[in-house]
Amino acid sequence: MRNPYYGPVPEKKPIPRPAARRLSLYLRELSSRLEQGEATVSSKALGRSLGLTDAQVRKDLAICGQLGHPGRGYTISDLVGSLRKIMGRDRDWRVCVVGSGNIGRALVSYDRFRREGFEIVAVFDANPAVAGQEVGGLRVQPMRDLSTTVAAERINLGIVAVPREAAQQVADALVAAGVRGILNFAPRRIEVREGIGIVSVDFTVALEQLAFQTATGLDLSFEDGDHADEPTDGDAPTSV
Amino acid sequence: MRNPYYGPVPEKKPIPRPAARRLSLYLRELSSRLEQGEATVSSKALGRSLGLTDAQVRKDLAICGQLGHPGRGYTISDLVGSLRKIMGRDRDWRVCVVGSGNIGRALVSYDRFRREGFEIVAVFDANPAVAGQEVGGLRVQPMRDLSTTVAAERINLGIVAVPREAAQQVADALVAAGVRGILNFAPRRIEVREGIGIVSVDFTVALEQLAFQTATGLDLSFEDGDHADEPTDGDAPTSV
DNA sequence: CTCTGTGAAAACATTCACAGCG
DNA sequence: CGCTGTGAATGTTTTCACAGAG
Repeated sequence: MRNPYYGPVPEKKPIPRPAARRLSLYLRELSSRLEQGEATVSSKALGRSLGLTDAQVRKDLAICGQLGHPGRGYTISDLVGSLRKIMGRDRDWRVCVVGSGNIGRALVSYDRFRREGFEIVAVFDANPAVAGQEVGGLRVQPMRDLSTTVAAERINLGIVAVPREAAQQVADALVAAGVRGILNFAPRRIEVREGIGIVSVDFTVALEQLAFQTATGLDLSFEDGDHADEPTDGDAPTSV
Repeated sequence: MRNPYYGPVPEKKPIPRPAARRLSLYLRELSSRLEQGEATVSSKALGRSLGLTDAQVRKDLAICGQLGHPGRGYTISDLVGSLRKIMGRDRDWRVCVVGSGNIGRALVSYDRFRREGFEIVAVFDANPAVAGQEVGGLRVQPMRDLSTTVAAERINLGIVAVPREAAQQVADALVAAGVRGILNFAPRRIEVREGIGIVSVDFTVALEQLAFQTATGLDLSFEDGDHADEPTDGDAPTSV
C-alpha cells in the first residue's frame, strides 16, 4: 500500500518466517500483561518473559511500525492492536471441527478459542452412530452436511481431527466446501492447493522433540513444536 | 562445559536446530513407508512427500552418517534405525499426564503414543473430587502422590495439561519429582532449569498461525507449529 | 544414467553497537 | 539517563553444483 502509480513497485516486504512464529507469542504475552493492568513494556522486559534478546524483540516489533517511545518503551494496547491487525485477528474466524473423537471433543470444548475470537460453530463426524450426539453444546452433524453448513455458517477455517487415513480426504472436502485454512491434527502431511492455509500439530512429533532434547542431554534447544505444511505448489520448499 | 583439558577434543558436531525439527518428520514418513513394504527411497522421493528439496533431505540425512547408496537411494530400515537412535527413541519413555480435563483425557487416550513407544503410566489431578475416577484405563491420582509415583513408575517425561495459572507450579513439581522433560499444553512459557527438556504446544497459537497465513493471503508459509521453550539459563535466547 | 555426499555460494536471521529521541 | 530503531557485522541454514560411486 505504498507508491500507487508507477515507481519502484508497491513492495510490501515479507515478514521473516521465524519472526512470524514469534508474533503469536508476543501477542499472548502482551494480552496477558494488558489484563494485569500494565500499560507499557520495554523490549528488555518483554524479551525476558519470552526468552529473547531485547534487540530481537525490537526488530520483531518494528514489523508493526514505529510504535516504541524512546526512553519509555512500548504502549501495550497499541502493540496489541497492531499485532491483531497484522495477524488477521481483527476479523471474524468461524471454525468447524471434523472428527468427534477424543481430540475433536477436547477442541470443541476448549474455551480459550472462543475467548480469543475463534468461534467453533459446527462439528462433523463420519460415523453415523455419532451424528446427533451433543459435544460442547453442538450437535454432531454427518459429513454429508459439510458443504451446506460451511456455507450457511460462513465457516472459514476447518480443524481436522480424524485418523491419519481419512485426513487428506477430509481436508479436500473442507477446501471444496470453502474453508480458507486447515488446522491438522492427524499425523501426516496434508496437501492443499495454493492459497489455502495449513498448519499441523502432531502430538507424537512434539513428544519426540522432547525425547530428543532430553536424550541429547542439555545442549540444543529449539523453537516451535507444531508445524505448518507448505501449500503444495509445484516444488514448494519448506517443511511438513 | 567446553573443552576441559586442552587438545583437539572429540567434538560431536551439533545438529542444526531446524534440521532437528525435521528429523521427526523423516522418521514419521519413513516408518510409514516401511509399513507399506517399501525398502528403499531416494532423497528426491522423500523430499516430495515432505515438501523439501532433495538437497535438503540429503544434508539432513547426512546427520545419520553415510547411509545412502549412490544410484540406489537409502535403505529405509537403516535410516529408521539410525534416526530412532539419534532421537532417543531407542530408549524407554515413561510418561505421566497432569490434569484430567478435556485435553488431559484426550492425551491419555491417544493410542498412538503407546504405539510409538511413549507409555503413559499415570494421571494426576489437583481436584480431589476427580481423584479415583478412571481415565483411559488409569486411575486418576491426587497431586500429593506425584513424587512417589514418578519414582516408583520410573517416569521420565511429564505432560502439563492444566490451566495457565497452575502450569509453572505443576512443572516445578514434576521436575522436583524427577522427570527429565516436560510437554506443556498450557498457554504460557514454562521455565525449567538447565538440563530439563521443554516443548510447548499451544492450540491458540496454532490457530493464530493459521489465521495469519490465511489472512496474509497465499504467500508466506512457515514450519512447525508447537514450540519448545528455552531451558531458562541466564540470558537464554531462542523462543517461548 | 541415477543418486549420494559435500564443499562453496547465496540467502536468511540474529546480534551488536550506536545515533538520536524524550 | 533509559530505551527505541536500525545499519553493519556475524552467525546460521539452505541451495547450488558437481565429483564420484554403483
